[in-house]
Amino acid sequence: MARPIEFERDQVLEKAMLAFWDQGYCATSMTQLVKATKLNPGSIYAAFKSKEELFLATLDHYGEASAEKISLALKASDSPLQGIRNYFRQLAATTTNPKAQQSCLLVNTILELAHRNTKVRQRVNAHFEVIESCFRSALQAAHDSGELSADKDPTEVATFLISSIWGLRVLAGTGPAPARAEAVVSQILKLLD
Amino acid sequence: MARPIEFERDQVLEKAMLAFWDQGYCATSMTQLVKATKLNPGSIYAAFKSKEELFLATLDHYGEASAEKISLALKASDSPLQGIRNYFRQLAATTTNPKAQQSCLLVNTILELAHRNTKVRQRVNAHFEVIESCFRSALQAAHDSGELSADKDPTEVATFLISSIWGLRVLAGTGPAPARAEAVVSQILKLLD
DNA sequence: TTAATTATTGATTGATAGTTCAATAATGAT
DNA sequence: ATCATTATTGAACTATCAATCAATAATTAA
Repeated sequence: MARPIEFERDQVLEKAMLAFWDQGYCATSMTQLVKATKLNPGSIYAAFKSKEELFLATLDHYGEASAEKISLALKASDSPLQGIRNYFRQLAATTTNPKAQQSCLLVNTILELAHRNTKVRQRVNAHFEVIESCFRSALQAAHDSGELSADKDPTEVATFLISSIWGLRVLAGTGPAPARAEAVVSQILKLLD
Repeated sequence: MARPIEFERDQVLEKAMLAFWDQGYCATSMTQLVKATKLNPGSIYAAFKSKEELFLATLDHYGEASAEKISLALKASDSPLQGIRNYFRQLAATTTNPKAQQSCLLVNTILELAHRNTKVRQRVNAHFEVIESCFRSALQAAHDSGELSADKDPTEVATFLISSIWGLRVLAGTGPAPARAEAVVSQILKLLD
């Protein structure tokens, strides 16, 4: 009974997300978003209401994909702890690869906007909580099976691990030599023994 | 032989720094900088050439003050390792204090601009290197005296520590409960034993 | 006192920001 | 085939951006 929407929401969100990821919220103009998404201003505003709402939608798009990747990566190994070790070793490689898209949109966003924008902070925190819970579950399983020593608290270690990931994301921003990321990860992993 | 400058450079840099720290480079307008510094646009441009050059100057202002604070804090304790422990315990408190200015201008800047701006990245990295070297020196001293066990590499641990600080800065941005910062710091400090 | 030099002032500039809107196009229901 | 409804188009709007500049003020040298 009305004209149907022509674009695919997920494809548009992916394009907008890449622009925000590359440049940050503030530095990404509507003109650039129009180019990136190949929508006209009017269509963007009809679909997403404002630049901020579009940004929030891209945060969800990114956060959901992120959590899924991590969840899969953690389950891909023989044991929970091995899954975590492999994830961090892979992260060390990504951190020092100049070709890889750097840092993490959620981390960038926390530091750019969370201080002034409650809605953004809550949204990002929700995604962080999902990711942290992936690690917490893996650590709890390792704890139950005896793979993780009984004197380590899965909740505390999970918080430490996500904070360590954030540190590595900042390290990525500095453009580090591979040895630096490897040094950091090898220290982090010592705490799992 | 010419009219003297009326403002004090350090005071202006401090005001501009607070504005950039609070809002980020991109979100801080010249209008806001004019208000904050109480200079007129013409005076700012005469003294600093551009918004970007002013920003670079504030990075130096911040970085030098930061390094000095850390250097003093590390030397304020009975032993190098105790200095580091005290620094991190204090950082955990700051991290969860909503009144304290959050995160760190250098970390914010790496994630906002380093990817696109080589000059900014190099400047921030130079300040990070000074800070990291403070920790490296303390760790080396602890290593030499036997306070830090011989099998730990001061250089690697120093890199881990600054990366951990960055992680805590991001944690600060999430507005965490005190227990979360304490959990992270207690894990970090285990690696010094 | 005058001349030379540099700092300050604040209105103004052209460019670009985010957003809106009237005109047009495409669909399903009747 | 017509109508009601919604999507698309892209020019246009206001506000604000970073930056400039001619006029004025304050200093020292001569």
